[in-house]
Amino acid sequence: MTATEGGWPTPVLHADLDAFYASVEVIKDPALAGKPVIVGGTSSRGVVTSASYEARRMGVTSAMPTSRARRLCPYGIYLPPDFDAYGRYSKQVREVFDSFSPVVEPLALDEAFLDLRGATRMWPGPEALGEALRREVKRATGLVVSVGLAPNKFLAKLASRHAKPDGLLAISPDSVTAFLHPLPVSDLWGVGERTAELLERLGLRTIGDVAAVPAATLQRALGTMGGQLARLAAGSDSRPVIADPPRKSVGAEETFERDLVTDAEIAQALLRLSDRVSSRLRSAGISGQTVNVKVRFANFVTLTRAKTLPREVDSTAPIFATAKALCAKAIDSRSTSPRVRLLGVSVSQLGEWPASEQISLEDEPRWSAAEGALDEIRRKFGDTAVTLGTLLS
DNA sequence: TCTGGGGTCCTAGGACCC
DNA sequence: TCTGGGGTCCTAGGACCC
Repeated sequence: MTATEGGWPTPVLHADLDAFYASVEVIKDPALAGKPVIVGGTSSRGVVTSASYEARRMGVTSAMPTSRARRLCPYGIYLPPDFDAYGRYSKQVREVFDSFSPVVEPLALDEAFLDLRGATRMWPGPEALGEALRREVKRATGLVVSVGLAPNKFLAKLASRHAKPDGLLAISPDSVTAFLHPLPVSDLWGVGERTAELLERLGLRTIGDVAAVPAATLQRALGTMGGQLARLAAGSDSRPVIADPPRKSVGAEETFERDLVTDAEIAQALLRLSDRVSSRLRSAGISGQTVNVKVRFANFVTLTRAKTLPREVDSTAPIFATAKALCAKAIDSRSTSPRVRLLGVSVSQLGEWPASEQISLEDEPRWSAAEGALDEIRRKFGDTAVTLGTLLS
């Protein structure tokens, strides 16, 4: 917080598209305008990903099970997500952001931070820039974006949330405390259900309550997180806006309509997930060295297993072979016969090159063994005679 | 009410090396 | 013969975010 621009020390802008997925669906089909549109999993185990404001008025919120949303809003329009379309709109919005600042850090398809140092020189102040950005996103895409402006990331994000829908809120440096201290602790970044309960037990309900406790006391009670919360509650957050931080993992997971019970079903699902992950790695031109598997059982107990390979991979066969062995290990650690609700495969320890450029001759026997296992699955796909046991042999 | 799918970050213990 | 401490990597689990 050194340079001063229009009275602001290095302003940060947080832009957040209103009801993004639902809004894209309305643009795709204008007949949906003004109706309760709900995007999310349409299966019996799905949850709501995005709800139009009309649907929110009926009590529908994101992350709510779709089954519950249907009871609250029986005449809603329920749509499965169309990520290709959301990706295209997100890219268009990103182009607008890029025209306002050279430093844009996306957080998701529908939100980003912009570092405005320097950028506000061409505007009377941050608010004028923010309003221009909102107009330009609307003009270029038809989408509504809310904007928060503040001296740091944490406050900018809080501001955009309070600006919704279709608004802009600036928190100037001298209004930080008055804005922040009456808010509940759950508005602090990193405070979810668990930590909120913990703070409640300490008698801390508002951010002002947290700010009144000495940082050392918080640190004793909550470790590293305590120090973090003390800083946020004081309105300070020194994390810089980072232009396009590198990805750390690529994964795919699936909750099944009915729990999987046979080895063959499990193997098929792992193959599908491994293939999804590898094709996304290859289309990004990257590879990874650690394969992770997640298994969630019918009772919601969730296990993870990981293995770091001798070198980076980006093809289905080695990912699948590793995932299969890890999954067997996870399932074997349970005494009861498995009813598998969810499987996930992900690759981490990413390198910025395709694996094909790193492979050496000595890998050949190992990978051809993995390819052999893959061929076997493919031949017997759908054949219940295939078991994890035979695949592992 | 019955719990998605994409991620990030933190902690803690054990292995291993010096 | 018995025992050290620091550093790094790996694994598992958990909280959190959108």
